[in-house]
Amino acid sequence: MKLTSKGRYAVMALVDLARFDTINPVSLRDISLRQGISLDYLEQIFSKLKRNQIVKSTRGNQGGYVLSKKPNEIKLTNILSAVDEKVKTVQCKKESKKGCNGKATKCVTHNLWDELETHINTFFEKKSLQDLLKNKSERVN
Amino acid sequence: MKLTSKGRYAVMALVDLARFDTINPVSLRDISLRQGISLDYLEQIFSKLKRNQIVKSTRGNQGGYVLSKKPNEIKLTNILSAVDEKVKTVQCKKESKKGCNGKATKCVTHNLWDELETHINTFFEKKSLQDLLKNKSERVN
DNA sequence: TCTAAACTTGACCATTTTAGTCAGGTATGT
DNA sequence: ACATACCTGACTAAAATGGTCAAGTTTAGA
Ligand code: FES
Ligand code: FES
Repeated sequence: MKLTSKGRYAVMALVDLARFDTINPVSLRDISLRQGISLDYLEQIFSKLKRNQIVKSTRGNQGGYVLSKKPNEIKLTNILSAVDEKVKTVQCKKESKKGCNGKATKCVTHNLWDELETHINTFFEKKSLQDLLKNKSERVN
Repeated sequence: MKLTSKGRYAVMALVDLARFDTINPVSLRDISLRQGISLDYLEQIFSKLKRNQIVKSTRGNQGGYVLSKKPNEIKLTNILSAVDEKVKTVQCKKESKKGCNGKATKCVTHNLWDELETHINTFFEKKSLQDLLKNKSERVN
């Protein structure tokens, strides 16, 4: 089980954005440089964030992105689901009448994974961008 | 973020094992049939479980596997880490002096992922095989 | 003793996912 | 007009996943 870079980058970029968008829109180029993320990749990610109304864009010279809500209104759930980083723990489709083994009964671990899914989602629903703004970049060690 | 089949299968197989190993060792063939998991793949998985002292094997005719501890002593953490299903949320190596961005400071999301890691591990440490034995296979719907 | 059941090991592989790159746009402030 | 920055889609190398296959070794029981 792991978290992919796409979700990680999305959160990093948004934290960066939240810190710098107070006056002007922030260009992806700046975020790319500050956070060390490929510009082209960032564009893909922001295209999704925009489709999900997490950011707004201004085109042209001096353009860039701005958060479309306040940091405390943007939950991690929103960010991660926007970039298709879904927490998928059960294997079966929940609506389906079949378990992940193709049989009519749920597999022996179904309930376990379902519980875990809830556990993780709860975490992501509680955390907002605001919470991440507090801890400024700390030294390693 | 997702959980891979290897970890899922490992848990399924061990639950099956725990239910049937009361008298004789259980053969992988039986588990394979009951749980619908490829026999060859199960062998790979059990080889790891054995290396990590979660199961013991008996060779030869009528041989098979047995749990090496009681179900309540086997935590999910043990199972998952045995099959290399690690919960890895931070990108950087924790011991390293560098953050995941190659700089000397931790990235802005480091603390977040670290918290999440703890959150998930806590879940896996609380759950034991014993807990899974309770819920017998339930009907879907 | 012979044999079949069962574990053991390691190599191999097809498919999918990931983490991007690249090449072309389009919009707009100055 | 032109530089800056967003926008879109196609493409791809590399890694991970989810296995299969082949060739054993070990041991119970007939
Ligand atoms: S995870 Fe739902 S039936 Fe196996
Ligand atoms: S996750 Fe540790 S520095 Fe980014």
